[in-house]
Amino acid sequence: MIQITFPDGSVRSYEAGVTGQQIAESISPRLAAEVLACGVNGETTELNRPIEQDSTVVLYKWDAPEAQHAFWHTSAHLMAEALQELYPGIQFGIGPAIENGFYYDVMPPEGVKLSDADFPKIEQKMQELVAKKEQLVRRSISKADALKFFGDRGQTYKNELIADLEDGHITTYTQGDFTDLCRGPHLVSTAEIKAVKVLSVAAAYWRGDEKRPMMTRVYGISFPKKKMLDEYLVKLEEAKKRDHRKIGKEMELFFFSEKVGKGLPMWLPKGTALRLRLQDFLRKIQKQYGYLEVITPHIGSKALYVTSGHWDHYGQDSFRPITTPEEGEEYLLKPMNCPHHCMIYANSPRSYKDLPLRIAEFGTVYRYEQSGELHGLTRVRSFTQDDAHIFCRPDQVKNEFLRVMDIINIIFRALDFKEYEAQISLRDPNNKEKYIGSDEVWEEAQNAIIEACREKGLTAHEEEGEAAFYGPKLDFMIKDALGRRWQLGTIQVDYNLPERFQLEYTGSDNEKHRPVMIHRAPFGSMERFIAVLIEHTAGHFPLWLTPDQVVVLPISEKFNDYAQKVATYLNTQDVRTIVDDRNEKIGRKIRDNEMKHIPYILIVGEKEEAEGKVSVRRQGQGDQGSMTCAEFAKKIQDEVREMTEQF
RNA sequence: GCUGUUAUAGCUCAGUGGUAGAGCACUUCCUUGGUAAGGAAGAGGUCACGAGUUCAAAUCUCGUUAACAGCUCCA
Repeated sequence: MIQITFPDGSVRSYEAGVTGQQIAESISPRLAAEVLACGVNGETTELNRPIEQDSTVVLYKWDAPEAQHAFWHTSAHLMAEALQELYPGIQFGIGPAIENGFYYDVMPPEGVKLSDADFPKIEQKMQELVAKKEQLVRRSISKADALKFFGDRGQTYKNELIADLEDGHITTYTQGDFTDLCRGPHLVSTAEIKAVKVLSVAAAYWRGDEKRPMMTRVYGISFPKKKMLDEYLVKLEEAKKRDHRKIGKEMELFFFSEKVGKGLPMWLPKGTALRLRLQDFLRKIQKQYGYLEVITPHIGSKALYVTSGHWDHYGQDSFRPITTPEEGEEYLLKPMNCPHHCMIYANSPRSYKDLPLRIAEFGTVYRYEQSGELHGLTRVRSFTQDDAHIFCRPDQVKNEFLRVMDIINIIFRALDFKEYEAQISLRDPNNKEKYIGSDEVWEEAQNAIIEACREKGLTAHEEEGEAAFYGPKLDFMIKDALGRRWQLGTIQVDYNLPERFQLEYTGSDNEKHRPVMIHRAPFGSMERFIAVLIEHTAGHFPLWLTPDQVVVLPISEKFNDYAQKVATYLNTQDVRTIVDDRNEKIGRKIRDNEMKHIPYILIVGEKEEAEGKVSVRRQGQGDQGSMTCAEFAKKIQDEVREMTEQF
């Protein structure tokens, strides 16, 4: 007998060799039906793997990420099996589960090209295979046998993978006629996969290397229930409607012009108003937090960037220098604000008493992003960072870090960003020579970040090797409507630039010391931040951010006086009103593009005037019923307060 | 940058070699004052750009540009 410990701490005895499935059956028939995978001593495995020793066991149902991972991984194998039957001779690369679904990289046989038109065929074949209820059989296999097995089947990519694996740790999974090199874990049987959809094909370099062959990546998603697939597809459609590129066009916030140049956004009046309000919001906070705002030129001499080191690193792959009538004179569009800010620091002698010195600027920068990388407002070639550089003593790093985290927290709270991820990027401990600075300062800086996160109760995952060469950093990521991750806020500790620019301050010991520099941008860039903000709010911004917040709409000019009274009343609450005095087309007016993204429309007429109320329509949420002006004012005040309470 | 897809009216899109189209939006008029109403008339296009094939090209071919998806990048 062995002892099995469950997550709640309870312990049960089972025969040695019991499987996860049997354990589930012993608990309840329903659990047995729903369980998809199990975790044994922290490792996810198949439900039919015998457990021989005392263990802690977790049973995973669909809602567990572990179960979804196994489910989609098995679905990837299923799709591969289908592709193998449909296209004999097809070669397989890798086929993992991803955040939403799975993909398989394949090399179709000569002359075959996969396209949307093939998806139904593939889906149908997968369903046929599911109907066979094939079991996935796990086998350990020696390296030599594996090479022979896959070699015989012409799977050269698989063999390349095997070549990198350690003998004795190679396993395969087989269902039906399909065998794949795989570590698992998997479902016990493909029969669980009740609904599949092949979503798209795209090209991907073999092993992510642009010098290697281009493979066809087939994306798909699957679910244990048909209904779940339908819901997912609806959700995907909804997400597309929130795309900031679509809403930005509809609301006339910004646009791109082929003639101006790609990746160069043009901000229209409404978008500019929105952006300025965000900037003012941050300005107020920064004032409280002791930042000093500066303005620096959009270009700087090449020598500046030679000193900063950016010329060596990126000069050749970026916008080329601007020349002048003067022989040999060269300027660069600024790709970042740091060097300019370093020069501001160096402009006068600094004492330890002056530190920390916090230099802030809404600085527009220009970066030559690869053309294929440009994406709406989230990746552009000209953007404005809400940048600041804090020059401080080494012992002030942690405290300054905490203060920046406060600012980011205020912003995220005010804008209702709840689902962000934080990542601490550390240096690769096995590759220290890639980084600038001594072991001590790195240790100190990394620990300062980790401690600061702990102190703030921020759960951040640590990534080794992700640090910038000049220092560790903390990044905040938010997902867009389609689940793509974008880095917004960032805080970076830098030992490199103060060194290169020979920055110093006089310490209490009357000696010269080198300050530490902290780069930080809570929004990241105005462009990217607004893009994500649009997708999170679907264009229904918090009232304090939008210039056109409330429209009072009398249904005829008979009610103009009353509408004006309402407008005047609400004006005292600092909301702008528009009174429509045209005796026509009320319905049209409301669905007018101009009104489409105005959060509140107040309709007033006979009934409302008699009762002293307004009929409130919340854009995107429909009729809110009628209420008095005071009630409405309170409603929007509450909304505004909720957004800004932290500030 | 790579692979693929796409480019037709302000927007969304149809149009497989023979006179440039629809819905919405726009203008004028009629009808209707109540939460995306109906009718009539009208205006609006170098079919992204440049070459080629053809009696004839929005349509076929090539090139360029831009956008989209993914990859690779991201100071």
